[in-house]
Amino acid sequence: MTRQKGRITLSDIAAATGFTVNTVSRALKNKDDISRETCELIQNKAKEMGYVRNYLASSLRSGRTRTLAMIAGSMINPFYAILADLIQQEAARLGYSLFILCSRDNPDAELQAVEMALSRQVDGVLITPCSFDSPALSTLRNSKVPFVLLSRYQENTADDCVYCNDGEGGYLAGKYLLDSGHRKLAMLSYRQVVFSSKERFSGFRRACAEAGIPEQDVFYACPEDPAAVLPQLQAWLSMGVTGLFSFCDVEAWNTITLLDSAGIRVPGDLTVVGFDNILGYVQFPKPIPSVDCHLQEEACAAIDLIRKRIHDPSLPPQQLRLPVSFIQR
Amino acid sequence: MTRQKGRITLSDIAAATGFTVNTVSRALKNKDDISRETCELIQNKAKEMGYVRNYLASSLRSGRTRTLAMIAGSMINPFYAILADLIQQEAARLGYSLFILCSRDNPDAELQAVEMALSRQVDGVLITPCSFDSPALSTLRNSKVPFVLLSRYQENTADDCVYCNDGEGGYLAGKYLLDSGHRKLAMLSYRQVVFSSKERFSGFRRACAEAGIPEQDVFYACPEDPAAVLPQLQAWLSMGVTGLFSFCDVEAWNTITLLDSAGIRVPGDLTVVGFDNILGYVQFPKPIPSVDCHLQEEACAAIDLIRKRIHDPSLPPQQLRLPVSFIQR
DNA sequence: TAATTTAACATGAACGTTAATGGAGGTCGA
DNA sequence: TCGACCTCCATTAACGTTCATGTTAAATTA
Repeated sequence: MTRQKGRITLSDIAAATGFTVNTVSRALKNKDDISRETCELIQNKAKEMGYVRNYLASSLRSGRTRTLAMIAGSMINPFYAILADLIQQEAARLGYSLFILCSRDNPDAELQAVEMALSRQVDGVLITPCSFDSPALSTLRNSKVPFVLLSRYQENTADDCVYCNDGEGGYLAGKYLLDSGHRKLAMLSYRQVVFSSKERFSGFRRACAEAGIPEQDVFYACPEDPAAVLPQLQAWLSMGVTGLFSFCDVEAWNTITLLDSAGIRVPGDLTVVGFDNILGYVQFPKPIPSVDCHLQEEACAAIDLIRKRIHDPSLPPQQLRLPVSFIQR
Repeated sequence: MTRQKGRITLSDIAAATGFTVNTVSRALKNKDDISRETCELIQNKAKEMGYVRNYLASSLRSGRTRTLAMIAGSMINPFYAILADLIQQEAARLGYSLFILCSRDNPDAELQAVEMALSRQVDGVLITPCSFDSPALSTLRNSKVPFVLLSRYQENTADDCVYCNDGEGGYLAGKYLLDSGHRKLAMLSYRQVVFSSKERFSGFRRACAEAGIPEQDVFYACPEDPAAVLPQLQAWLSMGVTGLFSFCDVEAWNTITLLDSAGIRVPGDLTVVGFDNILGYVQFPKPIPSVDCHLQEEACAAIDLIRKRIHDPSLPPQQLRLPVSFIQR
């Protein structure tokens, strides 16, 4: 445990150039109040000596760490992985570092993640909470550290959030299936992501209603037990369902795997539409049409919002609903 | 930009309990030299007041940040996403925070990532370098900050690394195809990941040789141009190749997509074997056999190694080759 | 009983940076 | 010619911890 490894500090540069530590600091930050030539001299010397700023000291003094945390379910879910990647890129572009933490949908782990983020003095947190009454969220609220909900939305709260237009997405998915001639449709959602799921189905049903499909020909299921999925699908098929709207692409994959194993062909026997369009990022042997929720835009919007919130805590709560589009495949 | 948001500090607890800051610090760290009752009193008070340690100050003084950085290609590649997830979990379990940075296989971005990590005073870096002569690596070496190469291996260097037994993996893949009756085989690698690719093919060829397959019936290609892949596959097929070893699962997906679009069935017309076995983590509608490189073990080994290196810089270079196994599907 | 140890805490400084303020010298206008 | 102003840099203190070292009183030992 060699302390500090003899790293170059401001005072080393100060000694080498004859200026004070403060002047060196200001020169390296390109502040005014420093003459052009002094500034260049110091910057050159710093580069020559291989100086790298110690962010710990800098942040301790300035009170800003230029660090964010993203807390999501798991990177193993491609949706979060892609989002994390995009957020990390955008953060880095703006000079922010990012802690990526996974809760694995476990409230305890989520709370731990929040506490970790807080002890690291992050400037802000981007979180996809397990649930809206998770202890992590209340800890976050109490901490007064700015945070933004990612892809999650709850009515009647003062939390900032960035999410996509789920209703419109469901509508587009429904419209696509209807335009393709399907007349008995169903939506399947594995996990109960209450609001998103509801909204997507409500848009889906609206499309069906507009097309004159009777309500009893539009199905919805959200089975608790994964083992109940295949029987449900088979039941729908036997009732004449030909178009399926999957809550998200990842679940669509699972569903297609299931169907495949049961000898049901996609899209031959059943047309499957997804959501998120992560197929735009990850290759997939069986491309399916999907609602594109523009993750790149969501990432940028989230970073933009958290920065605004950091700079102005008095900003009124922002609930950013981003547009979606439909990708035919 | 409200400074410090009135967070509780050691001195607040000191004032509340009547002890000094130092005593509070020691009590919260469960050090000896503090009486049992004082320790409890202080810890209770701290919890009551909602104290969270300021890691910036702590690290600045102690010289250890308990922070690591992982620098990989991109989270969009499920292989890295899974590895990152596992590493993050293991790091968190041991009280370490993790910066996850993506180079997108761009040397400039990689260098930036390294510089970011260094300026954040990370205790160690886990990196999958773009190449072995990337500026990022030399910066890292000069910095004297411990680092471990992840899934990358180079002969004749003093760098620590953790990687899987590529040769054995290739051998197992070959053996599987041979045992399944295939007699003309090929290996396909999209990107030129020099060492791994070579090793895997060398093991692959060894299996073929042992089975008495003539050398001219074992093919290898690593096309620069993605557009050249399908023609290559078709050429092989026309030459009677029936078994394909893909450099990794992700590439196998791409390959299968290509084959599918060309009307070539897997495994009907061509049996495809992958590597990494990320299908153990991510669902996939068309399961393929794969070499399991035990990512969980690799993650733990990497964290273990970097910790050892941090605590003992004089440790001789460690090159950890982990065993692989084969998953039939 | 005096010397020595020990338990339990206090004191002061330091980590490397930045904010706030101060001050010397020069310029400029009236 | 005198103050006003500006340019450029220095001085001082602070961020919240932890390290190294003191200090005091009680306990132990010779």
